[in-house]
Amino acid sequence: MKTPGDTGFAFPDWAYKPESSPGSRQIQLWHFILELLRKEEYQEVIAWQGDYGEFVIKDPDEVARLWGARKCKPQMNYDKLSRALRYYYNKRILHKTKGKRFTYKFNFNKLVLVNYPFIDMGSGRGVPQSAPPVPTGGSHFRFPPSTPSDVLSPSEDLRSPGVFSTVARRMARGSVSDCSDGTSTNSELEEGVGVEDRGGADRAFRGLLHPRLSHDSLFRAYGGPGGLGRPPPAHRVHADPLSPFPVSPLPGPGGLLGPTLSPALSMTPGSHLPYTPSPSLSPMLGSHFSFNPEDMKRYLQAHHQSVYNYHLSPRAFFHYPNIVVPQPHRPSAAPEKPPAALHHAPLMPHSHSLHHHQGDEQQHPSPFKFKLQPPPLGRKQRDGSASSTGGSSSSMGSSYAASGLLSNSLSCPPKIKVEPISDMESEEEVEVTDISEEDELPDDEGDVFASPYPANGSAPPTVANGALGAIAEDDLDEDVFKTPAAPPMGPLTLTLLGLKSEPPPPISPGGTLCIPLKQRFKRRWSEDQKMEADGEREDAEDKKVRAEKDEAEPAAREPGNVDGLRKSPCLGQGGPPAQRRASSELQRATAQLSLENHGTC
DNA sequence: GACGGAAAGA
DNA sequence: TCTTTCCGTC
Repeated sequence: MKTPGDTGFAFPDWAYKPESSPGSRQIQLWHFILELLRKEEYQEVIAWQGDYGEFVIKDPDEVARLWGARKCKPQMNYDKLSRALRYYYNKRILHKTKGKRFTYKFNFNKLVLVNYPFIDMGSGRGVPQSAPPVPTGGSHFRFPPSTPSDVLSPSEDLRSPGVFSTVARRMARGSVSDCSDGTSTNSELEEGVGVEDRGGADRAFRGLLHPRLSHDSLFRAYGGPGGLGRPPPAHRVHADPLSPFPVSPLPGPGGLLGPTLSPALSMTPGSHLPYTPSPSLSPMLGSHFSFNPEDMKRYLQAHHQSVYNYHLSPRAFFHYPNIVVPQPHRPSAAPEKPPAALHHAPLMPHSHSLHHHQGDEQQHPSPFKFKLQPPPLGRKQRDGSASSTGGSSSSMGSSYAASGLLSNSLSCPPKIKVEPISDMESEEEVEVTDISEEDELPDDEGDVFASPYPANGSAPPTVANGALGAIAEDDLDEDVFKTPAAPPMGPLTLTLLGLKSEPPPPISPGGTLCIPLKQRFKRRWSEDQKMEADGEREDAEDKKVRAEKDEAEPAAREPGNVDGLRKSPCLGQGGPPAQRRASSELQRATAQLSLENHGTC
């Protein structure tokens, strides 16, 4: 795989800036968490786990200690730290992964989209080098050249996360203790950086690229919740358990986006599969908000895809209607993608995790198996609280300064008002149900693995309602999205957001237009199954007959005769199995398209 | 362990 | 505004 420096970026600068959180002048806990997460040396303390921003605090005491050191709060402990983390629940920055101790999950959609809403992803030219000014007057927002070779001024280079070689080392630094003396100290983090420096870029980019990416681990297709449920770690051959992004928006099997997706995500499509680096801290030492526009664009595009699969805030897109979801890359557009990969290429970002226990599902072009993981229900919404046992809590040990990437930034990141989320509109209330095969999707933690057509409590599971339900989670403005939507497949996903109009939904095969989605899917599935079964059976029979025939008339078999005809591309359905199969495939594809274009009843 | 209210500090 | 601290509850 490529080295971190080849592509990708750290988590957006703003993620590390105190300014990113109005009112805060100090590093915020989630910043700190991200900071630790990107440090390889803290793998044993805290690490990405599961998918899409999920991380586990392996050593609560230590994390608390580090946090306490960072904040000069010697009395800090996990109990207090966790309280702080819990405050993020309402802010949707974080949510708890139920059933897993010390496991939380970042809602990067909230963190990213809300901060990059102004990007015109529809622009073929990418993000303008000079980004629109952000609401916050004093912020210095700009898009640096796409590549290091584009030359950044020395000062810029120091600030730009887009320059990897520099960033790799730099990002690991920037630890300024918030302690009263205001001095920068060599914290453990700082020390860790040194190690990273010595260890090379790969290590230094632990945060940029998932640490485990260094050993061929892969992220599940970012936008591909593509049904990428959460594979057990043991199956995560390619899915980086550390990655907050379950699936990669990268090209590759089913890949939809370009190689480098994001400044926030280091995308390093490997020779084998696409990678989705974990979002991590960018070497934000200054106040500049810089990143590669192309990367950002791709990232957001990918993120857009995730709307269907995760708690994204579609509202953000409505604020910026120009956002356009890219068409799946063609071979020519994605040279890095092995032609073979296209074969499976679903329109949605696809999982690379071929060994995933849900591999079959992932390979299936069907977009119906997405995992939607609504944040944990608030206490009020919860029927009951799940209690767990064990765990630890402790008081701080010795205090020492921990490093921090965030320091004195002057700029403010673009901000979009995050409207209060009522109990009812909350993504938490969106119970997403996998209408396809729930039983196939283990839910080891209460997360919901679902298709993009959740059984919205307030609406029947029609394509529109279902899809909307899926994206209605989070702080979505429901009204805006109450438009007919097509299944989240590639370009059609835009429909869900109402960003792109689609022609009237064609009548699906079998006239199932107004049949509940679930039913239609089942019907289609049955048809497909039947079709395949018939095809195989006929094929087998055909072979058998042929064999018998060959035995009986060995001399009659002349080149160009039977086989010649068999290979004829002009044969219709009545042709040989190969043709029938092709026809079947064609029909299936047609059905697929039909479904895709289905808005609603 | 996890949650969240409350009060207080920065 | 964001914790920090404390605490009762599940």
